[in-house]
Amino acid sequence: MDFKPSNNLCAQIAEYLSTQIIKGELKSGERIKEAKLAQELGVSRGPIREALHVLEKKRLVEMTPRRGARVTQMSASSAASLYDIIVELYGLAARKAAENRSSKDLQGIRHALKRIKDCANKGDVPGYNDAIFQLALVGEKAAKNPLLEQMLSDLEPVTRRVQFASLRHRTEDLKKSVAFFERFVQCTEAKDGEMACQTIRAYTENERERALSNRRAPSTGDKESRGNLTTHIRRGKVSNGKKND
Amino acid sequence: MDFKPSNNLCAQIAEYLSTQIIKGELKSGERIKEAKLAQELGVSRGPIREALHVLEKKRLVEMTPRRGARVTQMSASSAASLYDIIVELYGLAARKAAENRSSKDLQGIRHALKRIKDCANKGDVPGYNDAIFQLALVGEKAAKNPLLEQMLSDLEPVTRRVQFASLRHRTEDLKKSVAFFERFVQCTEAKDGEMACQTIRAYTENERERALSNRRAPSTGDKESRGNLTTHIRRGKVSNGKKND
DNA sequence: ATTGAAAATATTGTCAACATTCTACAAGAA
DNA sequence: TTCTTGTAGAATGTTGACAATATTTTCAAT
Repeated sequence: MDFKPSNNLCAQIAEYLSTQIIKGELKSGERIKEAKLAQELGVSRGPIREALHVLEKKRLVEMTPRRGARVTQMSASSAASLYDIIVELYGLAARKAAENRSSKDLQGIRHALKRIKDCANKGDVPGYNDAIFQLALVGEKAAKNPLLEQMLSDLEPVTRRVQFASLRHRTEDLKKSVAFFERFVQCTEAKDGEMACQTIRAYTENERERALSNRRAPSTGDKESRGNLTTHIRRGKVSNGKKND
Repeated sequence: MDFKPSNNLCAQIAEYLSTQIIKGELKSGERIKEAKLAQELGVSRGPIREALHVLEKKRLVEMTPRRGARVTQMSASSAASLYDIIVELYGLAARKAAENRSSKDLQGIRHALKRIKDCANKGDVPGYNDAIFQLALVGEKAAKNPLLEQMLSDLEPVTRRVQFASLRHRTEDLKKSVAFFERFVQCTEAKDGEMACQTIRAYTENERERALSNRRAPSTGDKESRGNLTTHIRRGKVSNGKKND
């Protein structure tokens, strides 16, 4: 069961829907009906509602007042919009991280780099992606800017979604990316904020090109016929009472 | 009561609490109890809950799972964090606005500039501040980056809050700020994105210095009477000195 | 057949009550 | 005294029912 009803129902539902959207099992523009979801997951509509608000914060769904929630549209142009922003934000984070890192932060950063290298050598693409976000995480912490850390972590699901949509020829350029990260860590060791910023900006712009050039199916499901995919549910459904009592 | 329960209760409550927090009537770190608020406003806890989620998205409150909601801490360092970010983001928006503006956008931008000038001449400080956010709004629209537009508008309440906390000697430097905006509009007319970006970055860094040098009272979570709708004792029962930290 | 209004249905908004978990305070032992 | 521990109160998590509103369907009139 990919859905354990133990604690914090709302967060669990949000997490569950988040992965559904990132993996494309819930398509762009698809409507999310509270009652239906509630029944499928075996919970009430209250937690569903709050989960939808959480997903709205992370920009995976859009809610309009009396019309319910829809999965956010994910087109090439919205991917471009995203990269315009994270080029700036990751650049800022890199500069601040290099300038403000502690020695303990540096440890974590080096460890994350090692993990990235290992995955790159093994050709483990999913692990490689996770490792990148791990490096981002410790880097954001090192930057000592809580708001920036929050904003970037809120942006992570959307970024993952875009990456997932352009996840084809990945193995070929892993090595190139690793070079960027090695250079970033060198800058961080030397506390050279400006160079760290330029390095990460260059890396992100590189990613941007890759993401915009090869994309998966457009998945711009705007006017779906209502029959074929609204009723097609292969989610793990929780059915009847697994309540703790 | 200044609170009309007609439509979209959740949004109204969020708006109401938002202004309370921005104006400092709800203090940093102060706890927000759902039941109490619900009773004071004469609504149920459901809409309160959703409103709190909305405010969490705008980073005016922080919610921890079983511990409820608190007004976000607003210190000098968090103001610095905010400005680090909006220097980058407004800079990006300015560049994109200058590059991508339509002629209709330019009209709106000129109009907003005129309004700023008028308020500056009249010494109308609140109007001046609103006019600045109006210019920001049309600028963001002109930038043709919906995600950036959303992120900046989500950040607006926090920015207003920081500005309100450092709102003393305002009249003296209105003219200086106007010069920045005039130059920005010139860049936008000429579609010079790079110069527009530099101009707005310089302006925002200027604002940053001003905000960080003169700040109001720290207003760090003390228990006082907060405005007009506290002190409704329920059921005539009084008197146990409760100490909510 | 097309258009428009009105009924019927479906979906979100709101509420009050119950369940669960945290906090504070007091009583007892080392 | 000081630390632990148990109990009472308070606050949040969750639920199902009801109300308000949007959407679809029905059906008569042109």
